[in-house]
Order: sequence, then C-alpha cells, then structure tokens
Amino acid sequence: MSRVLIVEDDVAFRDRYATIIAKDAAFEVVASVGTGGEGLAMLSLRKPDILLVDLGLPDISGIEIIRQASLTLPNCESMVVTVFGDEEHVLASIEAGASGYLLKDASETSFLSGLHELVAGGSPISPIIARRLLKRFQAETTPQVSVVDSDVTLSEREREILLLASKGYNYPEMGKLMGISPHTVTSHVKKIYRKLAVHSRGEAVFEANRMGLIRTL
Amino acid sequence: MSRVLIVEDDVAFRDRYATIIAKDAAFEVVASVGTGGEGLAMLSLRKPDILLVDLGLPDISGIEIIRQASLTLPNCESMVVTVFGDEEHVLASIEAGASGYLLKDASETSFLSGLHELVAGGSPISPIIARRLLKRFQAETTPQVSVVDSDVTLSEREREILLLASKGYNYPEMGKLMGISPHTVTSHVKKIYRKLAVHSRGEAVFEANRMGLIRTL
DNA sequence: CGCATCATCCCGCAAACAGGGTATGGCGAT
DNA sequence: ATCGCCATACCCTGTTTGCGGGATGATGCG
Repeated sequence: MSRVLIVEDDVAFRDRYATIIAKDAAFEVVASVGTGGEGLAMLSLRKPDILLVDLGLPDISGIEIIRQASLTLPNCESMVVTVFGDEEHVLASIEAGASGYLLKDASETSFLSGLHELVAGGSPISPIIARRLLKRFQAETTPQVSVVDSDVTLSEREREILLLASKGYNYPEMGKLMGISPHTVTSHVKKIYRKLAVHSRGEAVFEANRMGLIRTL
Repeated sequence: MSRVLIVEDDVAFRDRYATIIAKDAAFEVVASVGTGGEGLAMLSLRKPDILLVDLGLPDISGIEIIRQASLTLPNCESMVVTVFGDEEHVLASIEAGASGYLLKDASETSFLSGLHELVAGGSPISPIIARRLLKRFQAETTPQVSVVDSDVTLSEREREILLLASKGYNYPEMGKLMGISPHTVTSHVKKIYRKLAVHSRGEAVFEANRMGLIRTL
C-alpha cells in the first residue's frame, strides 16, 4: 500500500483526488493539505511514498516541495498535477525531481493508472506535456550541427594558447609554460585572431568557446 | 480521417495493429508492410498522416524511416511501437523526429488512445520510456546547478561591460556605446576583476560564461 | 620537387590595459 | 542619518597587447 501526500490549494480538486485515491486499495492518503508550508511539514512528518502536488500554491512553489521530497525522501515519487503546461514549469518540475506530470483535466482512470505506473517505476506524462519534452530534446540534439557553423580549425598549438589565454596568462607566462619564446606566442595569437576574425583576447576566448573549441566542463 | 502506414516485420503484430485501427472510424490503414524498404516506398507513395513503425526491422532501422518521414512529410506524425525500451533507441527515435513511443505490450485501448493523442498534437509515451527521458533531462539540467558554485553577483552595468568585453570592444568603445566615460568603464572592470578574482579580460570572459553569467545563445 | 602549413623566432611602436589611488552623487537599508 | 553599494569620473604608472613588418626549419601533399 502506497502512502500518498496531497498538496493542492484548490479544495475541490484536493477532495476529488482524495476520493479517487480512496477507491483504490493500493493507495492511502496520509495527508491532504492546501499550502506549501503544510506540504513541507507533512513531507517530513508522514514520509509519503507518493507526493501529489500542484504547482500553483499560494505560499511557495510546488517545485520547492518536489525538490525537498527528492532530497529527503529517496523512495518518494513526485507527481505533478497542474494546469500549467508550459515548458518552463515542466522543465523546472523535472529538474526538481518530478517523476510524473499530469494535467488537471486528466480523467479519473488515467489519473489512477498514472499513480499505478508511478509506483511501478514508470513516468506517466500527459501527451501534451510529453510533446513539449520531445521538442526540447530535438532542439537540444539537432543544434549541435549548427554550432559547427564555420569551418575554422585551430592547430594544436593554437588551441593550447587559447586555453591559456582564457585562464588569464600573459604572453611571457604562456611562453614559459609552453617552453617557447613569448614572441612565438604572439605569432600564434596573431594567426588565431585572423582565423577567428577577432582582434582581442576577450573576443577570441568568447568566440572559441562559443564555437566549442574550448570545453569548459 | 487519418491515414496510417504500418511498418512492422512481425506479421502477427502487423495484423493486430491493422485490426485495432480498423475498428476506429477516425483511422484508415493505407498500407501495411513488413520491411523498411517497402516502408520508405509507401511513405512517398501513400503520404500517410501517421507512421506506425517498429524499430527492429530486417533491412534498415525504423529510425531511418522516421527520419525520412519527418523530412519529407511535415504533416506526418511518427509513432514508434517496439520492444526496445533502452535509452539509446528512445533517444535516437526522438532525435529522428518521433512524436510517440509505445511499448508493444500496450493494451488495445492505450494503443488507440495513443493514436488519438498523436493526431491531437500530443505525444503518447509509455511511462517506462518516459522515465528514461526524465532521467536524461535531470542528468542534463542538474550539472548546471553545480556550475553556479560561487555566490558572485555582478551588477547590471558590470554584466553589460563583460558582454561588450567578450565581443572585443575596448574601453573607449564601451564608454561610447554605454554613454559613459572610458574611465568609468575601467572602474567597473576593476570591480569585475575583484569579484571574479581574475586579472585579465580573457580570464574574466572565460570565468563569466563558465559561471553562466553570460549567455552565449 | 615545389607549395602549403605549422611552429619557431625577432623588432618596434602606439595603443590599450591592470592596478593603485580619490571623489562625487544617488539609493536603499539600518 | 549614517552606512554600504552602485555608478559615475578622473589621475598616474608601469606593463601588456595589437599589429605591422621579416625570417627560418620541419612537415606533409600532390
């Protein structure tokens, strides 16, 4: 039997959820509150297995409750039930650790089956929401091609210098570190400037890691 | 009425899909083939509204068919129906342009409702699959939090200047652009250096957009 | 064998820069 | 009303940089 905590400010919805859940022997509502503060309190007090949370709470955002839940209760799965279908809310919820995301217009059966899927290790997501996620994924994977816009290729030495430049070393220091003359460093830098079509260190560094020539991670 | 193309090598499944779809007046099976080659042919020949595709085809991967569909038929939604629930297949499908992803063990009703959601602009995704996607998202977004390591906050002016510096402007130019004296610019820059604990433009720019203070997009 | 590319080295100069001051006024918090 | 923070502005000094030249050897490619 999974213990459910409901956090929802709209009393009508809160009661509806409680009623639906009560019908299913697999679930038990251990608390049903209307504010984020109460939600956080119940989280540590009742330690639910499932957190059913609305995002538009009067005091704090439901996101925070989700975050708290995934931090303090590793076995607790968070399900968002909300009217917000926009990308920002969805992503924030997922980043906070939500495992399910249903819109409030979900039918009773899809609501219940969502809960069952949640405890089974799945992630019930309303198709409309899922579409947003897919768009995001496609947007993230495809632009890699567009990032490789220019066909600029730097030589090994040039990349090294650029990396050192990005860390604030001046020419003499670079020369010493690379075991070459500072004059040589300037020569390389000049070529870098020409290749990147820039005319200062700052711009070079900026362009370089915009073009993925320097990986900051 | 949505025109459906089925590409599935297992005859039993193929027939099952066709039978289920035939029951719904909203859909019409315009072709039902067992190989990727036939699938591609039917794609251009029948121009379906929905592509129902298995990933494990004998000749070419279903991924390729999805890619072809999203490239040539902008109004065609691709739905993957497969046994592969691993991350690689899922991500590849989505990257190729799939809008739905159901596992083969889906019930008849969830199969049909999935199709309906697809034409309604949603993305039906089996909860197990969705969980995979969420994991991916969390893995991708969380590192950004760790990047915000230091509690350095730059003032509005300081950010502006840093942005201009990253584009290669020198102090006089910045001053002109911002309508302030070049001396003032240096003052701001000095404060920036102190805050970021750097001592050159290059390093400042590097640190700034490593810390997410500058958005490169 | 040329030709291109890379890495290396050198000179010199005007401009920009780093870093140290000092000082004004506004604005919000205490 | 006093304090801190920000933005503004200026001065000074020594160093670094940007950019214009010119030059050499090594390597790789057609």
